[in-house]
Amino acid sequence: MNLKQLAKELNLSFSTVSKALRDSHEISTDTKNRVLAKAKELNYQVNPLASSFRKQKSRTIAVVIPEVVNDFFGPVINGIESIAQEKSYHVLIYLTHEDMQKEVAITQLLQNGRVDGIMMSLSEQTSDTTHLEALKEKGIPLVFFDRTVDQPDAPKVTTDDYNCGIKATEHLIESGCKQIAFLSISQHLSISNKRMNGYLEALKKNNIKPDSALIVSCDSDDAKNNERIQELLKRENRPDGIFASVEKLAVSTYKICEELRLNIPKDVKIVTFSNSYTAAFLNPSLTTVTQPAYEMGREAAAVLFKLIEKKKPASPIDNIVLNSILIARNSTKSE
Amino acid sequence: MNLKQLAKELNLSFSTVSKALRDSHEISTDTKNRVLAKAKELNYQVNPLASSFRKQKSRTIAVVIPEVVNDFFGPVINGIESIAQEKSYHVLIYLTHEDMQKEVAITQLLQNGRVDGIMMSLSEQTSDTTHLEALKEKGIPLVFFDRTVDQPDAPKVTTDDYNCGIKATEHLIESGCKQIAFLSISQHLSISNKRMNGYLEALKKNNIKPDSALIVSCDSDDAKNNERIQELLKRENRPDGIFASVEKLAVSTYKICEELRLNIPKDVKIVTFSNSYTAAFLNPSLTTVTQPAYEMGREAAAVLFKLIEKKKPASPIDNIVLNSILIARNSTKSE
DNA sequence: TTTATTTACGACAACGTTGTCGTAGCTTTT
DNA sequence: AAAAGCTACGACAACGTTGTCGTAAATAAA
Repeated sequence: MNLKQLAKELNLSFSTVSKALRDSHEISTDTKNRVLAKAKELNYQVNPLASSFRKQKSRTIAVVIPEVVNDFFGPVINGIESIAQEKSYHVLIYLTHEDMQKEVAITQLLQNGRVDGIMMSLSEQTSDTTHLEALKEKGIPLVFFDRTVDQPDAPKVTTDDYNCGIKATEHLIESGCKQIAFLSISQHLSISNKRMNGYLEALKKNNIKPDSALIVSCDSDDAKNNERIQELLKRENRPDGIFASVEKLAVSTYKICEELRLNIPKDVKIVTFSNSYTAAFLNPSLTTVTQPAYEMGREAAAVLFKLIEKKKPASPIDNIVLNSILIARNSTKSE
Repeated sequence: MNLKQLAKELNLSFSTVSKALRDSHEISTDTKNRVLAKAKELNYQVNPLASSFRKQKSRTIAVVIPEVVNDFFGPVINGIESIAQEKSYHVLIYLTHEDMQKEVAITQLLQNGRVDGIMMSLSEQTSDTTHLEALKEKGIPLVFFDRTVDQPDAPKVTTDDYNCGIKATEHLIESGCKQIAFLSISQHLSISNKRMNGYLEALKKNNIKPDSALIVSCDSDDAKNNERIQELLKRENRPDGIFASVEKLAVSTYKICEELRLNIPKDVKIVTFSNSYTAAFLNPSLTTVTQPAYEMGREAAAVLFKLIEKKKPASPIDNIVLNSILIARNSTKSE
């Protein structure tokens, strides 16, 4: 069932029918009603492939993220999808698996009109950004969220990672920690660095001398990360507080503490960024900095659609910073 | 940059260029190389909108699921996406939010060639299946996974929910439970029913008389679910074992036990279906039946691509059942 | 040499829709 | 009553690609 057939049924030209369906002012109300009725009767729907092609608009956006096995990106997708559904857009999903090569390949795919806009959260590995510049040059609306980058200049939706880095660290200090370690997840990652800078700033404010030996650089190699954390906790003067930049490092630390028979929070206190709702039920319950993931998805999608619809270049106003919250639980309880 | 411009640069007709790019046997190797080189030089990429339209193939599949805020669907998407990436297909994602009306609306959207195939896991509410029959009638390749339905007849990828229902229940019995409650998540949902039937079978095998008062019908209303579970645990002869059909009900039970000062596992033992990797770190660590979510995504995607590529009607062989595993932890420990 | 066959390319017509333009018939203005 | 404008529709040309068909030139078979 296509326009031509529908037009034949109605004894109208197919261009009239097309216009009637799109509520053009050129068509009389009578005709419009006739067409609409018939279209419904015959269950006519426009061919989206033809329509997209003709208009060179796909009504589709791409979401490029590292993973979904994670309590953060799940709700983010939820938020994005909810806005997309309101706008009757479609959502393509691409996973980089924290691999920059895949990220490059994916951006390559998205350069030819397949999508009307792109939302990205960068992989841990992403250092070079020429593939992102290429998107920008092609004029494809682009929004970064959470894991952002300075260049190219595109709207960003983030949380107050720096401030929360300070808050989390000061929370450990207030709980009595003297030697606080920071578990970083990537040198390249904006969020990891911002959280670390917050950590460093908090130490400074509280006259604690930063110790580079207490900054552990982790990455996507879980086995290696475990070794690194183990090494940290086996030291003679091991830290009495740990600030993990991402949840998986905190959970690894839990496991290692169990193995080393270190008591949390007595021997070592732990705080982490996390969106897991089970944090409250861990043993002991885990103090977290929790990001408003769903809202972040919604905000980022809203910004993207503003870009798509208004064709306005990204205004600086569109750099949105949302507030995360620190939820103190037993993993940082002072005796 | 399109075919015509590329052809002009090469002094060839655009149909020759098109064929060369698709490695047609009609074109000489020399010409092919020339074309390929020039295409690379000028960074030519086919217009996916035009190509899809012409071929009436979108190289896109849709994944329709209830939610992503969940440790099950995350890895499933991961699995699906990994196969799609291998086949260079694109993945659209649609969330029903456990709402049948949305599910119907989404299936409506997918009927006009926007996607070459669909993978679905049904919403809790889905009782009527005419919208699914409609997809089937349109001849769109369709695969169900996890939350399936008998009609229409389409390939299904599931886990051995019935057997695991037995296993989980017998595990509670072996741990000393005499009164085992089952927390159902939906009357309509295949997985919930299969798990319950396993539960009932296990009771029968062990000569325990099933008690309908011990079967609690939960749904997507979390507040109501809490009330129901509370009511269950406040009874005079409260159960000493609880088998939750989904993780969120188990976590709710944890919370309620804490409030009611019931000790897990002493007063009540708990087992649940769950894919959360934090289950091991809960207080107490939670005994789970864990589904192979990633593999499920991969298997289901593989079946869908078989359907798409071979155009073979679904053979009964394509009903794949994967095995979940029971991981015994402290929530079911007998003293 | 003549006739088939193959090779390598070009011409061209779709695919279904959208938007521009043309126009017949009517209404309003001068 | 002639000129101008408006209303409601149809004709038609795109959009960029793909696949079918036609056909010179080269090669092979007769």
